[in-house]
Order: sequence, then C-alpha cells, then structure tokens
Amino acid sequence: MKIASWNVNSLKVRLDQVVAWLEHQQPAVLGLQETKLVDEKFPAEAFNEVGYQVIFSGQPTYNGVALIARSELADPVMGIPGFEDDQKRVIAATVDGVRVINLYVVNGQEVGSEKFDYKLRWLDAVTAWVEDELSRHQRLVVMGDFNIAPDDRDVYDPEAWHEKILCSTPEREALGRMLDLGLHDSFRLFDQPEKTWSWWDYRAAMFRRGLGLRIDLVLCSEALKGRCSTSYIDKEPRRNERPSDHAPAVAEFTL
DNA sequence: ATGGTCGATAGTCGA
Repeated sequence: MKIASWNVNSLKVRLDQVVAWLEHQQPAVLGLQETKLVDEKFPAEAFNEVGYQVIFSGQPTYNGVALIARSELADPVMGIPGFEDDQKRVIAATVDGVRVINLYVVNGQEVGSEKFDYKLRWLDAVTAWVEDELSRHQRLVVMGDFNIAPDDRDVYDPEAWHEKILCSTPEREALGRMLDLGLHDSFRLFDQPEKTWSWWDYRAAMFRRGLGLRIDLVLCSEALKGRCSTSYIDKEPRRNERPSDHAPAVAEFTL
C-alpha cells in the first residue's frame, strides 16, 4: 500500500501534474495540501476519470486539503474535532483498514509571532486528537506538510536556520510530543541519502542549488512500523515546468 | 543588501 503526501501550492495550477503523477505512481492514497480551492471548484471529476475517489475541505485563497484514494474513503473527518478553526488544514479517512490523517500544519511565519503561537496551539490540539484516533485505530498514518524539519539532518544549513521558523526547539518538541504517542517518521526507518529535502524555496534558485528542508512527513503507528517497506521523497515533480515548491513524500506498507 | 519568487488576487498577503 503506497501512501503519499504532496503540498501542491494551488491544485488549479498543478492539476495536470497531480493527475500525471497519480497515473505514473499509482498510490493507494494521496494527501494534498494547499489546494487553495473552494469545495465548489474542486476538480473531483478529473480524479474520478483516472480511477480515484476524493474527499476535500477547502476555502478561498488559502490552505485547503484533500484525500485521493483508489478504495473507499470511510469515516471522513474534516478539521480537528472540538478545535474551533476557520482554516482548512485537516482531513482524515479510513482506507483499506488504515486510518489516514492528512495535515497542513500552520507555517508560523516567525518564531515568537502571533502565527507562531497559533502553530503551537494548533499542534497541541491536533496531537490530542491523534491520540484519540490512535486509541481506535492500530493501523494509522499521519502525513502532510508539517512545516517542521525534525532535526538538523533535515536542513541544508542548520546554523543559518538555528531556532528559526520550521526548525525551532518549541516546534520540534511539539512534533516530538506527537511522535511520543507511538508514531514513527517512516523516512528515518531506513538508511537515507544525506541532504534529502522535500521543500525548496522558490526564491534564490534553491532547488537548482540543492538547498532545501525536509518538512513533508509520513508518520506511521507502531502496528505499521514493521510493515513499512520503503519511504522516500520523490524529487521528480520538483523538476516540472511550473512546479510546486514541495515534492511528494511517499511510504509503502505491506498489508 | 532582511532581498530573491510564486499563487491568489487586484494592492497586498502568505509561504
């Protein structure tokens, strides 16, 4: 079972790329972030035509998440239950017995800002809900654009990014509290090439220069850990014309 | 050099 996460930075612009990637990679589930589409404009038909079902939760201009799957998307949840939030950042469903939670984590802009405080509150709320979901689902994946580089191996220049947004201790500790529920960063279950990134800033030709961060993650529960056969970043779509600034994070499980 | 570039949207904001 191949499961992938991709921040597409506008599904309107990236639709053809996403459909082409689906047809080529044939994942069981793909979670999208930053669709930037209201639900009325979600291109469900384009996915149905290539054999995928969809659920989505969008808003004008910002944020927006979706789950795309070959099989039924059962028991869907949009948003964090009990956490009042206008921003559409969370969507979950059960696919072939695996609970899949897709997150677009708050960016936070700058350490110490109001948006940073919101990021930490949001992470605490989502972690409490993931704990609840774990009590009901042994086989669980939490994936998405986490907007957190787990450690310095995931940063092209750790000194320049020291205690900066995406890398600060409070953010990493918040991610750590989620991992402490019994989740594993699937990427680190395997030997990996050094300097593997999932996001390269559009500015300053960062992709061409090989400078990025790994902030897109697929976490898996204890019951899935031993069934995870591979985990990687598919850098290819970042080479496309008019690419997203993120590449898909992919994990495969033997079920 | 606190910039650089995208996307949504129509002067900026968010990333």
